[in-house]
Parts: sequence; C-alpha cells; structure tokens
Amino acid sequence: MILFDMTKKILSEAQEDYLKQIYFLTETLPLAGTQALADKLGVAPASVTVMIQKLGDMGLVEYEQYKGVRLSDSGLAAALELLRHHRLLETFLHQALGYGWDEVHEEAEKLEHYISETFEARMAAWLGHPSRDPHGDPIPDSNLKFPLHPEETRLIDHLVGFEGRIVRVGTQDRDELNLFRQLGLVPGATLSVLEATDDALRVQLNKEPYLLPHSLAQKLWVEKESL
Amino acid sequence: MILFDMTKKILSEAQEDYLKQIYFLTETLPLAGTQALADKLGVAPASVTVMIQKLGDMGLVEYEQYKGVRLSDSGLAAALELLRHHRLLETFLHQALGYGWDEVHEEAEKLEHYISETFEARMAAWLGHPSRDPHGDPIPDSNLKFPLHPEETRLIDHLVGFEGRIVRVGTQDRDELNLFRQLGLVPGATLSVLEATDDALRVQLNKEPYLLPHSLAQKLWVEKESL
DNA sequence: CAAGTGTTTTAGTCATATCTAAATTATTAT
DNA sequence: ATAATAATTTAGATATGACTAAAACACTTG
Repeated sequence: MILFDMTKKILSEAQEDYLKQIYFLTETLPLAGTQALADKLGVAPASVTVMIQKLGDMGLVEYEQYKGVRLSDSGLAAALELLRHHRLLETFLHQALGYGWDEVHEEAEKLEHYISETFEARMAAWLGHPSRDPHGDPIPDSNLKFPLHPEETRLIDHLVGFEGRIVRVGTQDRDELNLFRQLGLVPGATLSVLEATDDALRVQLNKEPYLLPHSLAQKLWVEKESL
Repeated sequence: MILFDMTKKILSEAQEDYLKQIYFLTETLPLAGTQALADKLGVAPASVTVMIQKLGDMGLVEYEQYKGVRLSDSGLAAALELLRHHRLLETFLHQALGYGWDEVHEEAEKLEHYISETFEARMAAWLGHPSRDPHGDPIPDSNLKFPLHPEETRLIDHLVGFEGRIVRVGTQDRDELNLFRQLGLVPGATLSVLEATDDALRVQLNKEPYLLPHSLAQKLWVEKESL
C-alpha cells in the first residue's frame, strides 16, 4: 500500500537550486564540495552544510561528512526535471516570444521552479519536442533521458583540417554570449580549423578567418559536417 | 536625492497575494476585514493581522486597528500590476498553448508572481495587447488603467426583450466554467431574454431556449448587439 | 447601558533558509 | 610526524510567514 508518491516532489526553490548545482558540479567531479556549492549558490558554506544535511535526510542526496555530496536517484530525477524545465523554457522564450539568446537564461532560472507539468508538456508540444535549447544544450526528454548526440565533440579537441558545424555554445554569460553572436559563432554555423597555437585556434568561419582564443574555443561543441 | 525607487517592488508571493485579495474585497466594500481576508487566503486571522501591520509599515495599505485595510496608491499599483500579469498569462496560456479556460487560472495564479516585466511586455505584444482575458475580465493596460467597456452590463439587470452578446463570465471555479461552456455561455455568444421569473431567466441562445437560474445569470456580463 | 457574542489583536512557537563566529576535521608542507 | 593552513561543521542569531491560545475590543441584544 503506497501512502506517498515519492516521485511527486514538493521542493522549495532553494532546495531545487541546491540539487541543480550538485548536478552540475558532479558532472565533472565524483562529489560536490561545500565550498564549491557555496560559491555557485552565492551563500555561506555553513548554509550549505545545513541544507545538504536536510537534503540527505530527505533521501535526495548521499552526504558524507567533510567529504561532499552526490545526488541519489530521486535527487537526480528532480535535477533533470528542473533542467528540462529550464531548457524548454529557454527554447520557448526564444522561439515563441522572441527573447534573445542572452536573455533567456535569467527568466528561465526563475520560472523553472513554478511551471506545472502541464505547462512543460504544452511547451514541448508547441516546440515539436526539441532536443536542444537555443545555446545547443541538450534537453532531457519527458522520461528524463538525454537525447543522443554521438557526433558532438569539443572544438578544442580537434586538429588542423577539421571541418564542421557548431552545435553548442557552452556559456550562460550574457556578455560572452553576445560576443559569440557578434562573431557568428552560433549553433548551425560552419567552420574549419586552419591553425592551432598554444593559446588560440585560427578558424575559418563563413569564408572569414578568425583567431579564437582557447578561452572561447573551449566552450564550443561541434559536429563533423554531414550530408 | 532619490535613494530608493519606490515604484520598484520587491514583494514576496505572500505579500502580493494579500494585496490582491484586499483589492478584490475593496471592490465592493470600503475596507477589507481581517476575517474576510483570512478566509480568502486560507490562513488564520492572527496571521492576517501581523501581515497587514507589516504592509502598513511598508506604505502599501492604510490600516486602522479593528476596522480593516484598504490599498494605498502604491499598494493599488502593485495589485493592478499583479492583476495584469494574471490576466495576460491566462490569455497567453489559452491562445498560445491551448489551455482550456478552466485550466488557465491555476497556472496563472502561481506564475503571476515570477514573470519579469519583459515577459509581460512580450506576452502583451504577442497577443496584440488584449483588453480582456479568456473569461472576458478586463486587463489593465501597461499604465495600469482599465480599458473602457462602457456598454458592459450585468445580464441580471436586463428586462425581457433584451438582445445582446456575452462579454464576460465572472467565475474562476472550474466546474462552473465547464458548465457555462457546456451551455454555450461563453464570451461572444449572443442571447436574448425571453422571460424573467423570481429565481431564473428564460433566455434564447443560438436559437435554443434555456432556463438560466439567477445563481448563474448573476455571473454573466453582456453588451447590446452593436453593428 | 450592561452583558454576552464574535471579531481582532497580542504573545509565544515553529519551520525554512539565511548569516557570523567559533570549533572541528582534513590536507599540505616542512 | 607535526604544525600550519584550509575546508567543513556546529552553535547561536535573524527574518519571513505561518500557527494556537489568550487577551482586548466592538457590536448587538435584552
């Protein structure tokens, strides 16, 4: 006899934000540390400790004193649900309401906590169930599985001679996004790598050569030109 | 020298909900009472007292002990801003995302607190700056002035022989909305009053006669058929 | 106009989520 | 291996917004 549906979440905005940042930090590291979380969330480390203890009691994270936290299965589901909300919202704001790609993040950041499952479903349908948001970031499907993009690679990993198409611009920073946009470095743009130096990449973009510092090239994902 | 922009509000969801209910209650009465607010908001009277004291300190309401509250100018502006958000959202959810008119209220109730001014403006533009929401309720314009609908009258006030068009269905109750919809009593429908009894109105709607209890007729606003 | 009834306010608690300062644990370097 | 440094946790406080119980006020009725 099921007394409570554990899949149904009643989480506060703060709790969801913690889960989201734990998700991002544990994409690279095995555990998310207290200090790192405090930095990302803009709160004091002591606040993080208290909150992750609570999230641990709720079964959303696995927490080891002085070590760090990782998401549990239910915590991961909550984080992915939130990520789906965020990226669908970004796409919808861009496509339906004409938001610039530098404007979508801030609005989605707030609304992601408050839209219903109905809203999520209707946005997805309106958009034709997109698999990427305006920056090219993948959108988990309604079962919270990521779409497969097996050809996606980091521009920085490629050698001279590579030709392909930008599929993803990995930053949320408005100034940086505007810079990418200014340079034409947006999803769909085609480029080839002309030369690689220690701290930059010379690329050809729409017939024009550009010198692309590693700091920027690092944030671009590409696919080999197919067809 | 202006230190703070008092027009820019940083109100909590709870505070906004109080202002909204004070607004609705003072549409009919000169002051909103503690008990009435408690009922509308689903909280204890003691909680209302504390909150309206705080809103009074913030200059959003005029509060007299044991008498009740009314909105100040800035409180009214905040309430109307919220009402604009709510009704634009209802219209947008209906028009853009295909929400039924019985579904829009609940979603708008939450989102109204969290959308930006940008979102408000883009919705309004997308919709062509509508002056009514899906139920026919008027939407304050961007200066928070209500659109003029001088011909709008209550169906209940009309005599036998009246012919006109429904412009507004004044309820948020889902079951009641579905009933109105079932009967074809929606904004735009034309009807005429055939007969008036003590507790009901016989009306003709799309060639079909209906017996409309006062409890329902009370909630309909109409305009005389122009053109 | 005084008494009783019902509404409103005050007082004291609780839960959430934050903070600072102090104490504790872990890591790094000598 | 120990001492210094850095990260983490605990303890105690604050703000918001809710609660219950008790006190204060206002209205209505005899």
